[in-house]
Amino acid sequence: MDYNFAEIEAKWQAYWNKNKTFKAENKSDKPKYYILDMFPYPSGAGLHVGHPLGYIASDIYSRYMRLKGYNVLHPMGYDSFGLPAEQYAIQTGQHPAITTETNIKRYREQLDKIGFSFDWDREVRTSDPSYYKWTQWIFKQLFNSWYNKKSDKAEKIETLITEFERVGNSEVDAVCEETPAFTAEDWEGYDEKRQQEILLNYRLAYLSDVMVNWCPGLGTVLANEEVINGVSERGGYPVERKLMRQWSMRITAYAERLLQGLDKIDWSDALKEMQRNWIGKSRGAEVDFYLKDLPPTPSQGGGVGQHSDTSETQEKSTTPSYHTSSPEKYKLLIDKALEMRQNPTEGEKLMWELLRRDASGYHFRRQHVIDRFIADFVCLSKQLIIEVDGDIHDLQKEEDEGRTHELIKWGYTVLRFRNEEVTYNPSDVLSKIRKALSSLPDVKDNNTQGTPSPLSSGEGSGERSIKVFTTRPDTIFGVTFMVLAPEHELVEKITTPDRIDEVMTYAEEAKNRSERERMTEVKRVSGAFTGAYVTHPFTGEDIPIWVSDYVLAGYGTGAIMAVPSGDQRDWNFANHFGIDIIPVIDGSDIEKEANETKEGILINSDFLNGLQVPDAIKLAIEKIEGKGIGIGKTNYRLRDAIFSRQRYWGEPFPVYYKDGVPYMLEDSELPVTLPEVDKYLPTETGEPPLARAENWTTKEGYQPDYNTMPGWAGSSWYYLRYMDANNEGEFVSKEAVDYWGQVDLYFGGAEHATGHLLYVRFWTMFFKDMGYVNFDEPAKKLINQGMIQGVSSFTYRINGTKKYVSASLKNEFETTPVRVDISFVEGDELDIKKFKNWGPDYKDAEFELDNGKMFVTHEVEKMSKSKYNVVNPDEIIEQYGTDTLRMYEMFLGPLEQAKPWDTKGIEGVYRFLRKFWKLYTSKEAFDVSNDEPTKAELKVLHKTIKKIKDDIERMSFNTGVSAFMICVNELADLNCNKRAILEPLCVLISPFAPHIAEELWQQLGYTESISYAEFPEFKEEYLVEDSFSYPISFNGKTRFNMEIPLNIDKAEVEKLVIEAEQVKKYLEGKAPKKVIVVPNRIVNIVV
RNA sequence: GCGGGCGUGGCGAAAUUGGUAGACGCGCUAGACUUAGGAUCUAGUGCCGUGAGGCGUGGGGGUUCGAGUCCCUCCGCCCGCACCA
Repeated sequence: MDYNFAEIEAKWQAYWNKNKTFKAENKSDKPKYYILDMFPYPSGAGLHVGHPLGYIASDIYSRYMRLKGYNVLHPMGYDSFGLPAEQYAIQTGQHPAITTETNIKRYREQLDKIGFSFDWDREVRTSDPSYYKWTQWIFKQLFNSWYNKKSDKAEKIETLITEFERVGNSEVDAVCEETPAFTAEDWEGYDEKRQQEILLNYRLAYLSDVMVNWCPGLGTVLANEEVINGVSERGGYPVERKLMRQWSMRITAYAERLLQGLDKIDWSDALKEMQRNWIGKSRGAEVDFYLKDLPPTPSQGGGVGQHSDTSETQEKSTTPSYHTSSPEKYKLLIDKALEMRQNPTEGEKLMWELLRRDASGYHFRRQHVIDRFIADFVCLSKQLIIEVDGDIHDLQKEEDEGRTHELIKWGYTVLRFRNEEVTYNPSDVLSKIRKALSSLPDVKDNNTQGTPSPLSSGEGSGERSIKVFTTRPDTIFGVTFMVLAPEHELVEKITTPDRIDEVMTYAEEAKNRSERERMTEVKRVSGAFTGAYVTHPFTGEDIPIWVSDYVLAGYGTGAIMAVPSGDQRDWNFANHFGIDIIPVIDGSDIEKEANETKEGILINSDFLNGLQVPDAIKLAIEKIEGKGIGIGKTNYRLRDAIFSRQRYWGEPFPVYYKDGVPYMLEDSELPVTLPEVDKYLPTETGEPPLARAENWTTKEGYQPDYNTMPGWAGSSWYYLRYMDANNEGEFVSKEAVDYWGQVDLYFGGAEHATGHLLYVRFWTMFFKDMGYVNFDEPAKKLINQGMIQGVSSFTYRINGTKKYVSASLKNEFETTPVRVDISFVEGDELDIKKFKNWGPDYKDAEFELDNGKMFVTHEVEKMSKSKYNVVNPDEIIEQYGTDTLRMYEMFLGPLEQAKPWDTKGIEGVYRFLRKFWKLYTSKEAFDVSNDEPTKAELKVLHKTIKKIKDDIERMSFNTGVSAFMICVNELADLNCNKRAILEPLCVLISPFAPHIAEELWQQLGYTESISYAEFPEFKEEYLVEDSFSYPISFNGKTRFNMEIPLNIDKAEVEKLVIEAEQVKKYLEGKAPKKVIVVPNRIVNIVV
């Protein structure tokens, strides 16, 4: 009886479909297991043999887990919003929904042919309104949330509003944009618009003006990970920097949790490392370097209470703000302030009593944080600061003066009393305070009007200092210059008039140079001197300030303290421009290069001298903090994720604008469906395609958002939707998500390491904070299947002619390689006829053959239509059947490894399956005997059971297939056709080759699908032997084998071996030095 | 440059804990059956050598009775990040 795979496979695929064999229920007596594949984007090209690799592996595992008695959830769907359908729409005018529908249909047909055990009743499509309704709903939840650093989780925006109404934002510790300080009274006084603008600074989904990767070629903004080497990932168009008002996701709020969470999940080290790098945590310090030779500030002259007549821009930059966007720093200060509040000095205690009891009607705060200082007592409405100094302040006189100076600059009045004054002369102190209060103007109104918008608040450090971030504060004595990024806002302000032309020209050039150019010019050293200096905080030396493009505006503060002896880039710069290099680590040879190691003892570094680097870092931070010029800080490379795309084929935002401020629609108004447009291109005025829709709006009378969401929106939560795919009332029900929980096993490509796999973790953590799920990682275990590559073929054309030469002769001519479709190639030989028929360009081709043959060369590349190296699974299935395809893909090599597709080897697997079939059949019919199996047959079976179980569990499917081959070879040798062997074997192979297994199972007399049979139990007893063939080795070299009983001890084995004839031959009469016996393994004789 | 991974026959690869290197498959060689074979079956197949034997897991060194596996060092390839202070 022949193995008719075509008939068998069609039969069982129809059966599974009709009987919904793989339908999963949301409750069961069995334990649950959730196996997920990354869902595909349904492209027009269909599946190639590389796509199903991961699906086959996950399907084997799913089927295995069903046999092991689990309730398995194994769904599939489509990530069906995306660029290609839209690009196609631009070219042809066909609606992306139609293209997508067609492609999905084709995908489904191809998937069905491979025989996957998906529960198709749970299919999701991100582009379906019933799905993206909930993507929009999730966006709303993010909009209506903020990140509270105190509770270290996201909270509803209402809790923030309550806090604002209670005390303003001074005590709020949030991850947010820089926002000027306001009190509860201020908040109450703000109008709706102002309040909404402030809230926008805190929301997890927020609108702001950001520098984006603008891709004119695609007409849209791209995320960082969609930009590869300065060009777009899709299409390879150039990308430029542009300031645009965009939605962003505050993923940075989760930076630390995303980092820490990696330790809890079983993902590959390579992938975790990629995420760690992407998050890019670095510890160090943020330090202020004060500018030298500042012109005197007007406010200093008059002493008390004068406000400078500075212009609006200056006002902006001199307004002190609470650095709530530097949460660590702020938190540290707040903690310190709290501690000080709890441990007041005598004087402070008395002063607080005075101020609290005083009937002047002014509200004072104690130990209040202002910018980077903690003021003892502050009256905000009068901007009056009262400081009480103990004796220690005599030692810090200089520092106190610097601090007072700065506070005055910001418009504060500082009154300073000594401890004794307060203790012995309280009434005198009080009257001084009253006098000051009455002479000061009320600044409340000034405050609300003076700062135009909370969005435009400047850096708190104003013009007086330049803030830098460094991971090596210990090297501060090696600082010989400072560098600003060309985009740094202070460049223009600080540059001296004689240099302004040069510097601004340089900065403009650097800014306009594309990302790509900047990248390819990595090695080029360039820069310009501003003519300005900062003063070194410890040595007091003048430090020149330069501008250079090797400092990035987007990281840290956009400015660095340059330590040429400790940083190679600084060293290059210093050498190029002839700047001093001071070694600060003992033993550094700074002649040739910088010493970037974090080892050694500090020299030339005042109080740090003699310390090891780690200790020096600690002490340096302490000193910097003590001086009030900086603070220990952790920086992350991770940026907030831009969430707007200027495209048509994506989720519309559930948003409308009132007075320029975004508002969310009601849940009942969702989904906002995509409107029809005449063309899928931007409008003439450069607005996104949605702006073309006639009279389209999300809310009557208001402007909608014309952007759509990025591709990762829908894919960041689809794993939850599968749990409850048809729920119309919720994105997922609590019961469903509590039942299925985390994905137990997730299969997908490593190319999503810093995209999808980061975002899905981010959203999951957010859902956890909101209480929607009770886990904070989406997937416990992740397997990255390797890519199956294509083997491209090339022929060679003689330049300037239509003549092609055999690859063996290509060096004899001036030739250009030409890709040829691999279907024209058999082995190394080109089929000339097929090649000529390829198209008009090749019709008249001439050939220079080598011995009558036209050879080609091969190259392993990504499998892609454009490289003419695609192998379609349909063709393979047509020829060999899908059970062969499935097993062959697994047999190709380790799952996680990239490997080229090579169709040659498939014959071996096909032969194996036919051999397998033959075990169960005779020439004419199905033929299985009910005789008792022999010991040898049972041994083969149980050896295989053990091996297959182990191999599946450690995802070693290639060795699993080989174990089946060995098993079948051995059973064939034994002429075994016993039911007792073949029945369990059939179950064993069913995850790999389900169709043939189902057919044989039925022939064996079963009426139920094999999918829910029981995985055979391994019994050790069948493998037990009473002797073992020991390899006998001399000095580690194996010479021969010796059958030795297993029930004797080591000494007896040794005796048996030494006395053996063959051993004597090798000993040549000498006595062995030592004999090592490893039971059940080896005997080694040392001669 | 930094981080991760890898390097084993003609090819894809095995060797799970330091214990017989090359399982299994492709390819190749010879043979059988045969009108024929690109079907099937049998035998062989790491390299050198007629043989005994020797050599062999990128190179060099080390630890060990014993190393593909552990350590040091160098070389090569792949992937990711890339002026991240």
